[in-house]
Amino acid sequence: MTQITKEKKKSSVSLGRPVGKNGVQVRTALLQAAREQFLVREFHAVSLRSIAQAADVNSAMINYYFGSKTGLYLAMADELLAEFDQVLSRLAHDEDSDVLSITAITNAYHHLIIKNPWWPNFMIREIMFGSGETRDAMMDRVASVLAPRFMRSVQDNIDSGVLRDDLDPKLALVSIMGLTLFPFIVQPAIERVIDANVDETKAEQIIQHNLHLFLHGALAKR
Amino acid sequence: MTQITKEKKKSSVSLGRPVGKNGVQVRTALLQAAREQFLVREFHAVSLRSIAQAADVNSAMINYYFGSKTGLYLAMADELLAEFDQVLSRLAHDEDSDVLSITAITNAYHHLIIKNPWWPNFMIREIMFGSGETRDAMMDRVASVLAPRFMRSVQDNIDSGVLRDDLDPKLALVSIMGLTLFPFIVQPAIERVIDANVDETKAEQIIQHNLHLFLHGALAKR
DNA sequence: TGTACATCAGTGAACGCGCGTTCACTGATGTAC
DNA sequence: TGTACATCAGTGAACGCGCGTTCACTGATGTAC
Repeated sequence: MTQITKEKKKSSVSLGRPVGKNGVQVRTALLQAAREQFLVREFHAVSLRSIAQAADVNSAMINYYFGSKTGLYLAMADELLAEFDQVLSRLAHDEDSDVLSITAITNAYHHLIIKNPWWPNFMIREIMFGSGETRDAMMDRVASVLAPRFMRSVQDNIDSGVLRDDLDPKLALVSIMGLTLFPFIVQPAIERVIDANVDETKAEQIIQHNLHLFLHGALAKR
Repeated sequence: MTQITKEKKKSSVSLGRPVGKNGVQVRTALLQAAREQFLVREFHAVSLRSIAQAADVNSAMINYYFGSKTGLYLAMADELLAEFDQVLSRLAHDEDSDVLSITAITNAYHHLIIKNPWWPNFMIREIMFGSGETRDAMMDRVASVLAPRFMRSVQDNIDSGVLRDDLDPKLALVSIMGLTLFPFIVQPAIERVIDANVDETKAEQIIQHNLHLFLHGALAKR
């Protein structure tokens, strides 16, 4: 009996409650690895084994901490949404008034995306292929936080005579989102077409172009 | 011996070379089913069995006719690209000159998308998550056909003084693509935010809004 | 302080399912005489 | 025209792999005395 136990001890060195490992660290490592892989590849193309390997963690830990693959994905999505929400509300508080200039809000939104390039990808993917919880969560945040704030600004600017009074705030929202998000969504394609890297300088250039285009249009002055 | 053969005949009624089935029909049905499923769900989320079932065809037929799942996907992609190419070149021939008005080309491009709503979805998905062949094929078509044609038009319109001379044709391309494609990419989200269906009337409205915004901007006239 | 023991965080191997793919086989069709 | 046979389009069942998930088990840690 004693001998058998000893034998087992010898043959499996790392069994049992491990030393030094910390549950919080493991969770964090898994979320980080999940983010890196889920943002680049589609849900089904990412395997738990590859996430666990990247996080240097036993793959059973994913179900242990998050219940399931979906659980891990949702946890990662929640974290992303919370981060973005925080940055957004900080953005709102930075301005002193409820009525933001359309330039300020667009500029700020642009820079927000440059600093969080995962956001457009994640949003688009969720809307296009997502199902259930996260998809609804994404659309809710956009519909309840981002969209109203922007549309209110457009309306205010129309009321004060800065913007055309025939401008539809809803359509303007769609336009500004398209102008803003699209370049980041199709970045690889853009780099191919314009034959240049989209670095921060280029991104800044795109911002200024978009803003100017949105305000003044493309026609020559007469 | 004879009896065994007879028994086999009885037990498996539909074995052997089937009557009436036509290879071309089977190929077509599979491509159609593949298109319906691949355009809505991600590659790994679509199973050959479900495609075969939708096409009412033996699932072994996919490997028989297309070699592999990837083969079917590529065949479907080729078909889509060919269709789009054809419509594009017809579009070009409809205009009498090489120099198109920016309004005409944008309008035409918009309507092209309304009639082929799969195009933005497919393109975005390929660029974001595609790998290898189709991704390159997509970007090639855009980079070699669509992009130069549009940029030439912008340049011509700048040269003739219609558009601002500080307009960068490359950035203008990115803008018009963003304005044009984005609403169709995020259609479900838009319907949620603006609280309305995006039917043909609404799409037409978006077109006119985009075109006007692109040309004149959002600022009020002074 | 030292000892005995219950707890439970974490492990590693295995399970079963669904997937893409393969293949031995069937028999209607086309061909030769 | 009728018969014998080779061809090959198409079948259905099975294969093996990788996936998400489960679970019996381990032993470091915390607790009680």
